[in-house]
Amino acid sequence: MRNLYITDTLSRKKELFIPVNPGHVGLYVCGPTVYGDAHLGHARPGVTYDVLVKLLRHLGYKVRYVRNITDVGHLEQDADDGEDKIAKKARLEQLEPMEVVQEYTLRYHQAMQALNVAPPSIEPRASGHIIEQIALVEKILEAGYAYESNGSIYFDVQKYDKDHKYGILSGRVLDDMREGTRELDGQEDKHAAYDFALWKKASPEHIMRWPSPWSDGFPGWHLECSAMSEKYLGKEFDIHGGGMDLMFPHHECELAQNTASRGTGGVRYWMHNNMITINGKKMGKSLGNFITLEELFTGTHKILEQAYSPMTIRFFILQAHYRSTLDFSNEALQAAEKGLKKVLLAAKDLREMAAAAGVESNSTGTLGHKASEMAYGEFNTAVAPETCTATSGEICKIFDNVYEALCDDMNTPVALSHIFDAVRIINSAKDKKAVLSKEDLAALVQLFDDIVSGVLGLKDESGEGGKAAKTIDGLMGMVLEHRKAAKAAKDWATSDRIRDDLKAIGILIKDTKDGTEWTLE
RNA sequence: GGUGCUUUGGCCGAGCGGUUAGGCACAGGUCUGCAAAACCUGCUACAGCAGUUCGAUUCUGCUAGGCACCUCCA
Repeated sequence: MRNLYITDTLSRKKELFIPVNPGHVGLYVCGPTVYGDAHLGHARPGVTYDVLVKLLRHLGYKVRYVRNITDVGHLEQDADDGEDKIAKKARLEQLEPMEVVQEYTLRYHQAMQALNVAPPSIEPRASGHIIEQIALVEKILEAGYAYESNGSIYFDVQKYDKDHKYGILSGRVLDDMREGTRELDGQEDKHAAYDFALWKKASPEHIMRWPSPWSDGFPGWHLECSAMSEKYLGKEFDIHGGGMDLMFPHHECELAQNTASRGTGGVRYWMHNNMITINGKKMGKSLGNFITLEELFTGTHKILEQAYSPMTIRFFILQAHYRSTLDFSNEALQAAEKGLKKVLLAAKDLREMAAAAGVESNSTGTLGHKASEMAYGEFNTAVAPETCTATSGEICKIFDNVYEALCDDMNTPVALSHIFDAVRIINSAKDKKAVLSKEDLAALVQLFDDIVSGVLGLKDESGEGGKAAKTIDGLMGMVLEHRKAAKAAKDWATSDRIRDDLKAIGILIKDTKDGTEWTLE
C-alpha cells in the first residue's frame, strides 16, 4: 500500500501515518456547538475530514470516525461567568435547551448531507456523557492536577506544567501566558487566570445542571472531548482533527486532561484545518461576518451574487489545501462552479463512451468502493487500490499523480489538477482527436468512480434517475426531433427559438457532430 | 505586547534549489447556419533589499504589508 503522510500539529512536521492497530483507524473530530445555523466555516472541517475518512477507507482501513455534538458546557466570553451558549439561545427563544439542540443538530445534519459529507460512525453528545466526564474529573483530582474551589473543580495548570509542560501543542510557554492573560471578573475561585474549569457549580438560575460529588453543576467545555474520545477510541488513538482556532485553548486543554488522567496525550496525529476568510478576515460567529450554508445554497445573503450549490462549495474547499486559509469571494465561487461543471461533464461523457465501448461500469466492483462500503468490515490489503490497468502510459501517470497527491497530506488541489489532465484526455477522445482503448476507458471510469466521486465526493446534483427524469428524457427527445426537422429545412428562426425557449427554462443544448445534446443548467 | 503563519501572473490557488501546476478570465484559431461546448495556440508570475549557492520563486537575514491565536469561534 502507498504510504500516507499527514502533517501533525504537535511535531509540526509531515509524518508517515502508522495506525495504532494495523488496518484500523480511530479518528476524533470536534463537531459543532449546536446553538445556531452551520455557516461556511463549518463546511471546511466537514469536507476536509470527510475526504480523509473516504481516503482511508478507500486505501483499505477500517475507520471509526467519532464526531461529537457539543450541547452543554460551552460558555460565552470567558470560561467562568459567561452564559452557556445553548442556555442563552434557549432563554432568548423561550425554548427548552434540548429543543435548541435538536433543531440545530438536525439542520447541521441536513447541511452536511447536502455537502455529501458522510455521517460519522458515532456522534456522541456531551450531555449524554456526564457520568464519564465526572469520572474523568475524579481521575484528574486523584492524580493531583486539579483542585476544588467553592463547588467547582479547576485544572491546576502550573502543577501540570512542572511535570508535563503545558502548551506544547500550540507552542506556548506558561511564563509568557502569565502576563498575556487578561484579568477577568468572577475568577476569584481560581488559583491562576490560566487554570480552566473541569466542573462548574451552577448558579441558581442556570438551567442545565447535573448532580456531582462537588455540586449541582455542569462540565467544562474541554472535558467532553477527552471523555468521549477515550470512551469510543481508547486511551490512545490515531487522529484528532478540528479547526485551527480550537488548537488553543480547547485542544491544548484536552491534551493536558488526557495526560493528567491517562498518562499519555492519547493522540498520535493532531490535524488542524485552516479557516475560511472573507475579505481576508476570518469568518466567524463572533465577528458576525459569516454566511450560513443555507444562505449560500439559496443565494439569500446580501453579499451573494447568486446561489451556490453544495457541490460548488465542496469543490471550492477542495481546490485549496486544508492547511491554507481560503478566501471567500463571488468570483472564486463562480470559478469553482465552472471548474466543477467541467469535471462532472467529462465524467458523464466518459461513462457514455465507456458504455458504448462495452466497458462494464465497475463502480461496485472496484476495491475502493468495497472498502468504502465495508466501513465496519474486514481490512483488505489484497490489491492496492491505485493499481492502474490502462494501456496508456499517460493515464497511468495520472493515476500515480493523483494517489501521490492525496497521500501527501491530502493535497486535494494537486489531485484535482491531475484530474483535469484526465478531463482533457476524455474531451479529446470525445472530439475523436484521441483514441482510448477499452482498458483506458475502464481505468478512467475507475479513477472517476473511486477518486472523483468516491474520495473527493464530487457528484452530479442534477438528480438523474427517477420517473420524472425518464419523462423529461422522452420529452426532450421529441422537442429535439422537431428542432432537427426545422434545421434540416433551414428554418433557423424555429430552431433558434426552440433553443432559446429551452434555455429560458434552464435547459442548455449543444449541437455536436453526433447530434444534439442537452443538459440541465 | 507575546507566539506562529503568510505575501505567487487579471482573479482563485498549488509547488519546488535548476523542469508547464491546475482552474477561472482574456486573445487568436479549428469546428458550427449561428450559438454553446470541446479541442489547439498564446498569456510565464513568484512583495522589496541584501546574502548563501554554479544556480533561488524555493534557503538565510532585514524591510514593508497581511492574517491567526493569546477570550467564545470550524
